[in-house]
Amino acid sequence: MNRQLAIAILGPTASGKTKLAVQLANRLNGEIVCMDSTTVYKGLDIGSSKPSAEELAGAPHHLLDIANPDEPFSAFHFVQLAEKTVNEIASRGKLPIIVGGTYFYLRALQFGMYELPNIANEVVEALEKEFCEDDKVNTLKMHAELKKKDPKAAETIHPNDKYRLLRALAILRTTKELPSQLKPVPFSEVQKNRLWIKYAVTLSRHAINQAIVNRTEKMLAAGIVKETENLLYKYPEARCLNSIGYAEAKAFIQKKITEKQLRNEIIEKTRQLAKRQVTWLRSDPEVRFIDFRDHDRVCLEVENLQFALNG
RNA sequence: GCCCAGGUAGCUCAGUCGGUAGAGCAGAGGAUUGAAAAUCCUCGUGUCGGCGGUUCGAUUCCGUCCCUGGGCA
Repeated sequence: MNRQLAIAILGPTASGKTKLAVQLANRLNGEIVCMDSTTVYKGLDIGSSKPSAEELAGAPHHLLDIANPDEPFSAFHFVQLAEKTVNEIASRGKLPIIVGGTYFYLRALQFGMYELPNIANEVVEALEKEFCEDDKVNTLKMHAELKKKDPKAAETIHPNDKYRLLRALAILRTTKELPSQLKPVPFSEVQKNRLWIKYAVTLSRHAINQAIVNRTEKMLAAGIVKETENLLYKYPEARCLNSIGYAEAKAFIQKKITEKQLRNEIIEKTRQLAKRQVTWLRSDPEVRFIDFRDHDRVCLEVENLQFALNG
């Protein structure tokens, strides 16, 4: 059996993943697939820390700038596009290198997703309205309703977790399936059998924090406020503008926070993001942690594996 | 110099009618299957500004000193 090989370069934000991935792509005849929930959007350049022009020139990159800021985009969209892209790269005899910090997307890409019809946004909005009390969503009532219809699902979702309660109830209302019975389903045999090697770039917490400060300052100097202003003008309702950097720039534009707060809050939110990203990585026993200077070792490992796979 | 108001967790503050104290934020750990840079869970010992006094016992009452903010000179 000829299994397809893919490698993933993971790691928290600002850890130097992209730089490493470009080196690997050159050494291993690979192409890069970006796996990031914000760099998919056109126009979100400075705040999403897209790869630099130099990095883009260093190796082929895929799945950047593939959605408009006001278009809905999700793990599902990502997996469909990434699956196609990975197969194309492999069919050209090249190595797919998936690079990014959105681990949630990687899991969907590796194991597939629940088989569900598209759930209209209107259903979720109707639920929000239905359970609205005093300007807030009453999550306890949502949880009680879920408990009646799918007690097992209610056990796994915390009564305060508005987001997951909405999703579970929306599934119940549109499909009559029990959320607790859903299982991830691979899209294809190729996907199911693909061999993944997952690396995560690690840095000490101190080094990450330092990198985050540096990057935030670069973002501000590069004009994230101006970029946000332009995006808000064109897409005032775009949900992606609530992501880190843009949400704070928006608050600054609306004079809700000062310039100093803008800087500090971006740094703080990014630090918290990096922490959550590391939690994902630690929870996956298949992830191998590497130093950002380890590209020689990684190349050797992958080359050996390619040799073994191809006989 | 005088008069007020304060000095309690890394920060902002609550509180103890005298029995050594607790929220939010920060921070740490964790969850996570179609918005995920989202959403959520768990974790709180700190000379209660210093020194004295009263008291069985003071962070709490009294005195004094120091510091910060505001007002008057």
